Amino acid sequence: MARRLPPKKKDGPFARVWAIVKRIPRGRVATYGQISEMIDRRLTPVGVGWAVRAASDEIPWHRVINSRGTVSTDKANPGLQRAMLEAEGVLFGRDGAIDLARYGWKPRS
DNA sequence: GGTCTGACTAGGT
DNA sequence: AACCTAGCCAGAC
Repeated sequence: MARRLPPKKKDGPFARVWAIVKRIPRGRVATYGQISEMIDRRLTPVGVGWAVRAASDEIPWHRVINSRGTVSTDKANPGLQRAMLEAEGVLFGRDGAIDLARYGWKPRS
């Protein structure tokens, strides 16, 4: 089980992750690994997943997916993330994966 | 200050 | 396709 991960530090690596996640445009998605790179690996992909999971409602956490283009939250919220993404126009392939080349967020410097 | 865990990833079996 | 390993890290206890 997930022990606990109540975000305390509002200025630590977590905040860094949230700031980036907030910038993901509607209808676009980013991967954990991608975000990890964006923060200069202050957090590994695992840490990013941890931060995203602990994110509040203001953060569009549903726009964060794994490198395969599938959602990693089905265990916790079956179908939720997919539904939220489809609601903003993100289409899933037959294998349940998103086409990252098409929906992947390409942040500019 | 040691121990344990996870919404990851790439690679292997 | 299912399962396993190692690398990686901050945060809670």
